[in-house]
Amino acid sequence: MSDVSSVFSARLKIARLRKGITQMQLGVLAQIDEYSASARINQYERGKHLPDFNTAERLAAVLEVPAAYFYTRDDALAALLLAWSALTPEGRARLLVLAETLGETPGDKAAEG
Amino acid sequence: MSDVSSVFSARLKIARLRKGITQMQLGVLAQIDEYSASARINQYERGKHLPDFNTAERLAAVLEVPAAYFYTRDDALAALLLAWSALTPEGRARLLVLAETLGETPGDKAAEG
DNA sequence: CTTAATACTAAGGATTCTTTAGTTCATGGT
DNA sequence: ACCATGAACTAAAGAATCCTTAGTATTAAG
Repeated sequence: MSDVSSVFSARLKIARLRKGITQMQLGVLAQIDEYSASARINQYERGKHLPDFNTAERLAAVLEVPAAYFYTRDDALAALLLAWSALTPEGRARLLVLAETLGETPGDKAAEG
Repeated sequence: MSDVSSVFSARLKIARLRKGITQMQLGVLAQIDEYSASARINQYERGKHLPDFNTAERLAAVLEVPAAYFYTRDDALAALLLAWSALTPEGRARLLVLAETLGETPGDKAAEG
């Protein structure tokens, strides 16, 4: 994971397996031509190639993760992105407020709670 | 912003201007050769080309945003990523717990607070 | 052992990016 | 107004990367 394109490949594989579909199924659902879907998804998961951003967004939509998840090296941030994608619009709004609140007066115990 | 590579370009420009540096300065700080730094950053900001992920990560480091920020179409999620990058490790840990808590029992008022 | 499904790969044509060598735009000085 | 400077921007060709094709492993079931 410390190397280059393995961030994308590792996240993609985790998300696909979580969804329980094959490489080919993922590719076809993401509107890749059926004759190249398998090869392309495999190349992405093996870190041989990276897709363009349009394709990444379609893969993300199929796998129900934010596209940004594929570009996140930090595991904690990746977990946050997965949590985000599971939230309702209301939950997202609340989380955003919380995030910005946590950032203010970072060490001021008196202002907390 | 609805179009293809304008997600990356718009986020990059916003982050650079927030930092108050020129296109050339950004490129040089991100270890791009000084003779091509200006042209490349301009091409990224105009949506003419996209950098590889290594370059994107160096740009993100200079601009103090998560690399994932450049790949986020949703403005609310982009704001969350900026807030995340401003948090301490402790703040990040707390936010992640909150995000996962918000996801459980989404509509159960009795279990809240 | 055969078959079928899935995963995986090499290689070349197709596409995209980087470099180079500039031009354009904006601002300030004289 | 004119010029100089810094910053933004661009075209084009060489360099790099990806997509398609065709096919080979691998695995599991019968």
